[in-house]
Amino acid sequence: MRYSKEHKQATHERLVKVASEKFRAQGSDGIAIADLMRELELTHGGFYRHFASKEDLYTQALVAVLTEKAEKWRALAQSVGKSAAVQAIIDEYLSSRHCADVAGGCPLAALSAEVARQPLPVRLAFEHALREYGIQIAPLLPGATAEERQRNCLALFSGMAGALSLARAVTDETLRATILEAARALYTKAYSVESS
Amino acid sequence: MRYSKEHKQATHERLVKVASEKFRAQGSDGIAIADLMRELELTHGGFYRHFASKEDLYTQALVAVLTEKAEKWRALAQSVGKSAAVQAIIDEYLSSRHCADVAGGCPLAALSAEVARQPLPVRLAFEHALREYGIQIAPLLPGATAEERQRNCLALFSGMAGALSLARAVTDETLRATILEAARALYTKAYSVESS
DNA sequence: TGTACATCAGTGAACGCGCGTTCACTGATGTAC
DNA sequence: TGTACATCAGTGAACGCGCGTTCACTGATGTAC
Repeated sequence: MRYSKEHKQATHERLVKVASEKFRAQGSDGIAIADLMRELELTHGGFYRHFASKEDLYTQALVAVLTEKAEKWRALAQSVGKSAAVQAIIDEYLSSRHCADVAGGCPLAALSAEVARQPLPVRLAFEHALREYGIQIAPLLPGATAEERQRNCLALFSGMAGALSLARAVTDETLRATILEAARALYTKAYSVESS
Repeated sequence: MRYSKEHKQATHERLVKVASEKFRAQGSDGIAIADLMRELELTHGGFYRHFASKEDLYTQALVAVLTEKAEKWRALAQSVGKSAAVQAIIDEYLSSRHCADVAGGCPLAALSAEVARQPLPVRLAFEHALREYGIQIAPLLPGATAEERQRNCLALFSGMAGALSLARAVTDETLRATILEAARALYTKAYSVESS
């Protein structure tokens, strides 16, 4: 073989990583395969040595970034300690830095609405990754039972994602900041203050 | 003229209405102009007698539906009375009926994420309509000052929109219902119970 | 009132472009002998 | 160790399709005279 197995896997992973950024920034129709390949200094024909279709790439990118984000929140929680974890997550999620970083940000904020329009295999993969995400993160949240923590996780993250989406849609910096701040106040009161 | 002024205006309004449904259901790239015109039993060529471009239609559809939805919430609030308004809005917004009705539902849940990727004129029109929406709805919400009611409005609607988006993305009915219910509990506690 | 002309919503063929996907080919390296 | 062959990631031209937009045309009705 011209390239080692490691080489192929490395290319595959780079593709998934760059694609996950492009998809978050531009949506599933917003990026062309040829452009994506060019970004890695490859040509478009080789794409199909790695993925069965664009949909396949989209699925893998979506799952990969959800997994990565769950890890990130766990690491953050660990670094600040259990009692400060929720507040740290809220502050980071609803920060203007996260708001400005669509490509590197939460896929729920960028892609939930369009995932609902994707073919079933994509949605099933998303759903599975979302459950894993919840399993990782719910334990960091307040709640007397596992079910309650799961519900809190769903309400908190879906809500923060909605706030981030809306903040990104507007152009006025003041309004954007107001949206983020209002959401921070709401979720802090609901999940951080009460739990401490 | 072959058609009266009223005829043209009626066609225009039908186009905006149907387009607003298609855009919410499929996104801005999900519907072709020829298909849209066919739905009104017209041919695609006539489109440009009504709109400068597809982007123009998208903008008008987005603004129209935000205006319509603000009216709808005001009417609902009036019908149930001020003290029950917030709860009625939350229950209706996070109902499984609304969740299932993407085409007829809230544009914030369906389109916020993609509006962030639209050209500036679209975003500015959206932003203007969003402010009007807030002006209509904020007075129905709890809060000591107008600024506080505006912040509550932004946090509540962005959060509910996020919950609806996520609920629509998943395929499992139980998980979908859990997301909606968790969000209902959160926003009820935050905005309805406390204010009464 | 009647006639000639202007208007313009709507028609449908055509254009141009982007893009997902296919396919014959390349050539460096691994493997069999 | 050396040689012939197989493998397969990557190349780049080509295909086919969908779609936004343009444009010459139609024909019913409004308007000028």
